Amino acid sequence: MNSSASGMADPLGGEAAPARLRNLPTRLLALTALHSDRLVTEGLAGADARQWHYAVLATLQEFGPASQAELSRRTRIYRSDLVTVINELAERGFVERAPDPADRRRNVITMTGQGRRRLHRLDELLAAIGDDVLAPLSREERRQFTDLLTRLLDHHGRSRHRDA
Amino acid sequence: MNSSASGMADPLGGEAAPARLRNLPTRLLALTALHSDRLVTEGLAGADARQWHYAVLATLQEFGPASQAELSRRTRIYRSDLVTVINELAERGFVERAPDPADRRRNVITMTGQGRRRLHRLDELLAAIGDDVLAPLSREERRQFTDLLTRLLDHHGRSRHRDA
DNA sequence: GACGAACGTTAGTCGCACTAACAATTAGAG
DNA sequence: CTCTAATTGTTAGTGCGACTAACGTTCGTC
Repeated sequence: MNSSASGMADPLGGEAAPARLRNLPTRLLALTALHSDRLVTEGLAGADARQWHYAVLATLQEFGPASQAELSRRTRIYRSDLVTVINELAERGFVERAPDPADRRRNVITMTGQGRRRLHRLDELLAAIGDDVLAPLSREERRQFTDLLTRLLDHHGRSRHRDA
Repeated sequence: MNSSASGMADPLGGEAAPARLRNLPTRLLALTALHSDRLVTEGLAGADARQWHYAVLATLQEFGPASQAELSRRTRIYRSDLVTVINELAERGFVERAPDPADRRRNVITMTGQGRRRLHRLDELLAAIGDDVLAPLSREERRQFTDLLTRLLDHHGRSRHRDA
């Protein structure tokens, strides 16, 4: 009864995939990211957190108080979604949302002391999860891996392809 | 009018992300995969196809006619979703779905000649897209990259963590 | 003082991974 | 040989993340 789930393909007892799929880099990338995301999401959920929380807290830590628009640009979280994230963080006392007196369109988001402690906690959690994800790789290979990813991201970050 | 979209963070003009995020491997992985997925999805959509179509056709090519359950195991597509995929492929004449006389619970899915031609076409398309995604990497680096991904996948594919 | 842009917000779309439940059929245990 | 458990295909539905549309408010500018 290990694989007793109903409508699904047992991810464990899966039969071999065809070579075309095993060698398709975009597929490898997607599957690996899916797995990694799952670990991260589960790990953070156990601490009542989400990736977005970490992204926002980390940004506040490094750049200081900021408007939601600026946070959106730095974290690449959509402004519409950011509203919810800030709500959640504010509910838990990790940030404060106040109107900006200098520009009354904006809110100033400020990290609290509790928020700073929270960030440290999430730092540790994410480091542990990252270790788990990259477990089979040596230190040098991990460096290679993140380096390759960074270069791919940098390249595609610059050149936008939507011309229509 | 580059950044004229309404509710969103302009992914182009984004300001610098904090170091914590830039160095977080799980985040790099997620963002890279997101970008790759987008390119793949758009590219295939232009040919009225989806990743799943390719996965199913490739599996049929390598292992011959199969039941939907077997296809599900090999492609890791959920059986429930596979129904739709087979519908789409059958509509377009790339596969045929027939009841299995030997086991009347099953359907036998068989690839047609059109399906084979389709597979070749998608092979080319995906190769081109993969080239695009991996553009900034040298041949040797691409090999490294897929090798690292494969090892990560293999590792996590074996040890399942859901015991409950 | 009018107009366009930026900001925060609400609501909603779309696709994907995944679950639940079910009828039909088959296999296995007693 | 029968009865139960498991497998197969299918429908429906959940949850979440990325993304769009639209709106009222405020700011800069001319």
